[in-house]
Amino acid sequence: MAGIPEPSIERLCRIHGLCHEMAGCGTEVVSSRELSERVGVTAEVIRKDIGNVGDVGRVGLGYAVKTLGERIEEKLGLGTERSACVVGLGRLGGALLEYGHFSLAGIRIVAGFDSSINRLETIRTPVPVYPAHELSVVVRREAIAIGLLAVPATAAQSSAEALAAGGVCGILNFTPVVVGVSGARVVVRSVDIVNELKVVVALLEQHGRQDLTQADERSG
Amino acid sequence: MAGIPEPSIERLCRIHGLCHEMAGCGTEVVSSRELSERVGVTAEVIRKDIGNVGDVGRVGLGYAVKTLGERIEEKLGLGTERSACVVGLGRLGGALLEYGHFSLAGIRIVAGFDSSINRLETIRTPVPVYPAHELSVVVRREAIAIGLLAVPATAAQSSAEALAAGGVCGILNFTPVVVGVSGARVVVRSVDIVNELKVVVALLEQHGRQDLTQADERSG
DNA sequence: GCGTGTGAACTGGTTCACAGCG
DNA sequence: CGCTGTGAACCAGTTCACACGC
Repeated sequence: MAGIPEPSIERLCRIHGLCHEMAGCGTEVVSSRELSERVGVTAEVIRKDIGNVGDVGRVGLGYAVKTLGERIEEKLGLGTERSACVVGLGRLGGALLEYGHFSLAGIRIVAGFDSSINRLETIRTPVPVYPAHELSVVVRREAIAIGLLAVPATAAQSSAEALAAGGVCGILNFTPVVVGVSGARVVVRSVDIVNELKVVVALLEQHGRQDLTQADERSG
Repeated sequence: MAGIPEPSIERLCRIHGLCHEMAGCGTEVVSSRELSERVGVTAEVIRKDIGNVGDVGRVGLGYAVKTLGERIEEKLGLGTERSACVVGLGRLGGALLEYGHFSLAGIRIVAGFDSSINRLETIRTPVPVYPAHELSVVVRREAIAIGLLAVPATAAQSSAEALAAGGVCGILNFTPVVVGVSGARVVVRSVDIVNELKVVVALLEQHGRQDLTQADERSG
């Protein structure tokens, strides 16, 4: 009953964001068809997804945006505010540190870490930054729940372990390395930007080869 | 024969990266088992994936790292150098502009765009930057193949269309909006960082509920 | 015997078809 | 008659089991 499939969770998170946006625009009701267009899947999938978080829909009318958003928030735990930190303050890490949109996920960045003292001194940010060797201690002290890993590949595994040692329960891994935290129960999810770019190129090649004769027409 | 499933393409791109790294370390041969550990899937999947790009393996010995890398590169089109641009030079876009790792995907960032003249003047980067209204023109002139979309959500769709009008064949979309380029044959792939963070939180909640009694032990 | 290659069974997520309410 | 809810059919991708070559 509590086992929502992962693809469904991904879409529900998107729907959650759309609800937030729609509520801001004053929209009160939304249909599965409209959601389907904005998420990029079929309406049936949307209905199944929403079914996973409990009955919200009014048959014949659609979904109450506010209720739907709250229901997803509650079921997926997106309501409770959590603290997070950024490990590795290079180009990407620095950007993440002040990204500003994480509050939409209920996340507040409360600390940054880097192994270079030089970088810690030159960086200009309102977020407190610490040397890498204090990672575990600060994570535990500040009750940080989630770590954003943006270190070089060589430091990925050790940083992940330090995060786990500090007691984080989730890691969003921006390194190209598959990090494994043996023992501790930590959710790890990876975003490999370079790889995504490669995939775009590969799909290009792929589609270019077979779609030269036949385009996939999909009018919405 | 040319239709490699997308999950397989994603993994092949990762394997491609690993080959590059291993070659740098002097490793000449690798087994499907070792690759499986570093990609995070089973060995059978790895073998199927590699099978998709043609016969490379020496039975009983493993795969020649160099040959494997080249074969993937060739089949997936990762060898040919391509130009790309970054649209939107906020925190994230600015970081992408100088990320430095895109060469691993055969990509060179040759231009940046932003609608704010102020930002264009204050940004310090060796990459040439242009006002947003010149997007299509510059993209065509510089033969830019891929666009990295890092604009605010409100500008996502119009920017994507401008990219398509300029003739890009691929878009890596960092906005939370599903952008559709009707008509043109453009590959769009999305990386929604805020959503990924939400998913981590949701999986946390999910796992926390059901795994409190039973951990998933998976020793490697 | 270890490691690749591959056809057959399986799984779970999506698509289809339709029942039911406003 | 439009829209949600849902059980049945479908299908892609993974897992399993095993044949073959070093």
